[in-house]
Amino acid sequence: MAGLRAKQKADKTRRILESATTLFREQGYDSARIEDIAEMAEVSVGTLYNYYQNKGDILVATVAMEVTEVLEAGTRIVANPPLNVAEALRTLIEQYYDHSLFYLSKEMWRTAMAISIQQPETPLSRRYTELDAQLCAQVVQLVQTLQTRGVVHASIDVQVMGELFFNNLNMMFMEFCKVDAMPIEELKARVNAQHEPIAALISTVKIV
Amino acid sequence: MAGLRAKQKADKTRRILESATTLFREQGYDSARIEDIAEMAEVSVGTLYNYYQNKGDILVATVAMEVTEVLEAGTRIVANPPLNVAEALRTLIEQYYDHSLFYLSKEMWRTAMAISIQQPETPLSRRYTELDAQLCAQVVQLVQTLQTRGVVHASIDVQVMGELFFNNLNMMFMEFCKVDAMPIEELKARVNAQHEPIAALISTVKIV
DNA sequence: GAAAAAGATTGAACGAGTTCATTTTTTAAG
DNA sequence: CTTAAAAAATGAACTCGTTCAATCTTTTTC
Repeated sequence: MAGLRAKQKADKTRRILESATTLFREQGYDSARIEDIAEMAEVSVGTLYNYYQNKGDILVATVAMEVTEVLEAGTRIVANPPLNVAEALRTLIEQYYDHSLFYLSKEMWRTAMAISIQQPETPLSRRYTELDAQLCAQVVQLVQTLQTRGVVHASIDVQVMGELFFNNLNMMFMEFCKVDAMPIEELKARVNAQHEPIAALISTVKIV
Repeated sequence: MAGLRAKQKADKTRRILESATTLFREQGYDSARIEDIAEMAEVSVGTLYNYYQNKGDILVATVAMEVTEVLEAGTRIVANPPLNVAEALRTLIEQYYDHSLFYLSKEMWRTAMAISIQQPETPLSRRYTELDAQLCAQVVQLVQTLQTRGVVHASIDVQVMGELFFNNLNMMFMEFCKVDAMPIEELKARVNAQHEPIAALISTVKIV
């Protein structure tokens, strides 16, 4: 039976990820010890290290799941956005933000972002960066769609504009994660306040 | 002599910072061991920990120096900027970028940014965040000055616009630090390519 | 100037992530 | 079914950041 090993491997990969995510959420990333994660996943410490390069990689794997789901949901919004620049942006971005705390706590996000910055050459950090690029591409795509449908002025460089929006929403998300007390509604309000005037600038439909 | 202790303390603080910076640059942040830093600074490990809370704090102290100098140089530019939006932005931002690798390597920046994200409640991380806010305020101030001098359209919200530029230049700097191979000229070119069209949008002087 | 109090220094011990030589389990070959 | 080879699992040992009780130095008090 060639499938036995493969099945066991997949099972262990999943068990480790689930145990880690549970403990990260329960006690925080730093307090969750590798030994405990291994025990909960019913493997030895050494085995855990056969499946993930290091502690951070386990976390980044969870982030990758999160972002993948967000990207998928975003595709639907981009395919058929509200035909109003500010509203379209708001819809997509609020979807990102609302999903962001589904699997991950703010502390987990902070750690994941920190890892992806500090060790950008790790395979899973590369993956994080790549997912980030996909999110950015999605925002660009939204602006592109809005331009094609005639609600964004034709002279606008959609690539530049999309990157600007994305860098801004990403940076604001970082600030959000840094302040435990900030509610997600405040993040949304702040980002919206920044994007609305820009949206007005590039919109063909001028509000009187 | 009441000054003996104070003098010795100042001297040790400096020696530790210098030793650490040297070793961080030479061998990278992770490879530079606290024991080696202490030995180079001619203090014991325990003493080092009386002067800095942890390894990261030593690094953030260097960053604070760097940013303080950059802010000061920026003040002069903001006081008397080129009367052209794109050029003014370019001048200020290139000054930031050119100074950025004076004391710190890319790897040191990455670590510092990672720390300030991951442990935002540390005193020195707060300091980092505060310096960031000052940089942002400086960019806002530049846009404000340009508006006062009539080169930025009066309808523009300078706060929003400045934050947008800052978040963008900051994010782009992060990306720059993540890619060891990227030269600073490429960073400048990319950021300029993003800011130029926006500058044109908000400028009173339209280019034909 | 001696004794007491306050401040500073020290390095051995501790904890947690990571490694790797050894052992166990699974697969493939005859 | 037996045996050899490959793959996976194991946990004790190692590393390095960090702590803290004991010691030493400086300052203050009388």
